Amino acid sequence: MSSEKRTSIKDLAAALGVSTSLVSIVLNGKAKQYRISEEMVKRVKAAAKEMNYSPNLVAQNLRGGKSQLIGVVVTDISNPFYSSISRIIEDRANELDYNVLFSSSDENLENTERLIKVLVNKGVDGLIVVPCDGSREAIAELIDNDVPLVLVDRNFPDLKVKYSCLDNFKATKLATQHLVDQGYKKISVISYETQMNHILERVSGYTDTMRKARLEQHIDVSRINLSNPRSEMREVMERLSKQNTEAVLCLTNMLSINGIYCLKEMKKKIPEDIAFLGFNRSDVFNLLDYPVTYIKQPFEKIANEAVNMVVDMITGSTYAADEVFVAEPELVIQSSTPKKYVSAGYD
Amino acid sequence: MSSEKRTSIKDLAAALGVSTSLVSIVLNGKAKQYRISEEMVKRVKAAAKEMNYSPNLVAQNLRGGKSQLIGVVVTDISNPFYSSISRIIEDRANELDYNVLFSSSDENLENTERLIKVLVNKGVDGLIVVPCDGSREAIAELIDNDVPLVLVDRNFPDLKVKYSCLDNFKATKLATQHLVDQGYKKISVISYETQMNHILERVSGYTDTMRKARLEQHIDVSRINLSNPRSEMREVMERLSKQNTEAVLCLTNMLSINGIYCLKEMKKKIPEDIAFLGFNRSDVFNLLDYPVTYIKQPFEKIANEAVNMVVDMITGSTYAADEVFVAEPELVIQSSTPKKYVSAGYD
DNA sequence: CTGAAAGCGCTTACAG
DNA sequence: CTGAAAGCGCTTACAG
Repeated sequence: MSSEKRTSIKDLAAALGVSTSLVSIVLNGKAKQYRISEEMVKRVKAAAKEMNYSPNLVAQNLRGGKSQLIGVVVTDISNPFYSSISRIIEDRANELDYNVLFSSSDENLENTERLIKVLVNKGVDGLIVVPCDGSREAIAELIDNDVPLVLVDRNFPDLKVKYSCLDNFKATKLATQHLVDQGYKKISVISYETQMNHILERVSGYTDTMRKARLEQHIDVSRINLSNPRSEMREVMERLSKQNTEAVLCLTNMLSINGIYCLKEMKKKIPEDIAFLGFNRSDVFNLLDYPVTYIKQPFEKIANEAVNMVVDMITGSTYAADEVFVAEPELVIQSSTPKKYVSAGYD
Repeated sequence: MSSEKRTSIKDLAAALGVSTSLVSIVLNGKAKQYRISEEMVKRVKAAAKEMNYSPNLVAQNLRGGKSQLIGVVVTDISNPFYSSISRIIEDRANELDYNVLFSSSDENLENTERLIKVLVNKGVDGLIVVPCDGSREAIAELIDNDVPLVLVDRNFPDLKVKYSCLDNFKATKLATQHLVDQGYKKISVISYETQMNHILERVSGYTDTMRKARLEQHIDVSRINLSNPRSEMREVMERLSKQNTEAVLCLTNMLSINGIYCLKEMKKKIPEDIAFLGFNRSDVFNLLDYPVTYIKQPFEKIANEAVNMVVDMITGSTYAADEVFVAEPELVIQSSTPKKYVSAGYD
């Protein structure tokens, strides 16, 4: 780290003319337990301060088998939703005396597997993972190996694993019901290609609500391939426009932003031409001429609980309220989903 | 990490009936150098694969004195600019076989000092830091201790330290000149309270250009306190409005977004009521009715070079092109800064 | 009250 | 070609 090497416990012991054990014991606050004299404690601490000693965590880790490191795999740290989550994870982990190793999988299986492997080899004490499509086996293996693990944002319902997620079904149920209540019938959803449960549940929340509203004939879900979101989004929006969709619900923040981009390109006005409902807060939603109605998830709570859970698994503490955390969605109603004027007698 | 402990090099050696040294040598690809038999190499590798061996990096680190970890201190990982930077740092570090420990200082000195200390104790091989106001001493100490260090986004010109930053003077010079060329005279700047060089240089780029354009009488710099940006921004905007400012230049992305929020609240139209020039790309800029002209910084290059530099310092490699990197700004001209109509004969 | 010794998992001179 | 030994910095039984 520096040219003159850091002072070690050995250096302190030598300087004081005592054994390294003594120094270690004192510095770990176990002086009383070992009945070390007050004076000795003072001398050791003074020397430590004077020689600017700080413990080598790598050695402590090797010895203790703990690294005080939590590995985090999100899909993309530069995605606002995940960077917000990451910030909360960082803060909560710091509070509990952990540091965080972040990495981005780009929603890709191989990356996810590689990153998990690296993090485990790095000696992280536990893992917080946003699992991607196809990562079920990788996650199952971690569980088999008893690696402390918490899934965030998504989970595998058939795996016995801790997770901290939104109530996704309820989220889109709220959103769809709001659109129905506002008088919209032709309500379409824009999703992306994935088998992950969070999206499947969001889709269910929509279809279920549509059926209950006797609007099953208008159920319409488009699935975008993430490799080329903008152009696929454009195609979808063109189609929705042709079929006179009245309201569109986007299932992620990224899809929402892309959707707004395309509508702007197409010179379609929100909400005159089409009502719009987005996912997760964004400055964009609030700064448009028609502030966008969106589903808000309490990501602070989700992230906090994820850290609590993983630390509980590592240390046996009980910071988390429960084995799993399912957060309540909230609908922030703004101007992009106004009451629809329905002319009497016509559809 | 797991209930049945991980297989170590010792387990492999025992299973194969050879020494641990042999196993270590083979696994590190030094078989040729030590002239180990082909067959032995195969046996060792097969066993390693079969027993699912992966090296304990903590032990390797202790032994080698390297952690393959780079510590990063940004002001806030959830700020889009820094999360973008962080993502590039992550990717480049991974390419060079490093992992990254991110942390957020919130522009606060004590946090910065604490985080740096923790990261150094964690045994990071090097540091990439966005320094905050007042952190000069902390940075100087790192340099004194020969900690491999690169500053990003800002630097201390009087310190002999590597850095990777934007050409801030040029950035605001470009921006101000553009506004002048478009016919604006009453051009105000919104900055925030700091002594950091990047902001001072941005201010200089503005004042310098104003002077050269003989507009010194219109030089006007407002400095917002970050503890309460929204309400202070509102006050500033009210004042600019009263004094009939024609164009406003915001010196960071956060200030730009806040500025747009306030103008919207005040029902002031861009660019009819006031022309607007922002800093760093944002979806918000592109999705407004009048897409916003902004200063674009090549953050990919800045982040890449920062990693190259710090790895060079750690390993003596030569990935970086130079000792310091000063990136070229680019002005993305959109609709928020149109040519101003100047009636002949009048000011 | 305090020290000598072992050991965490690894790598690297040093022998043979 | 291969093994025994030392040591990275630390902590913790074990002696005394």
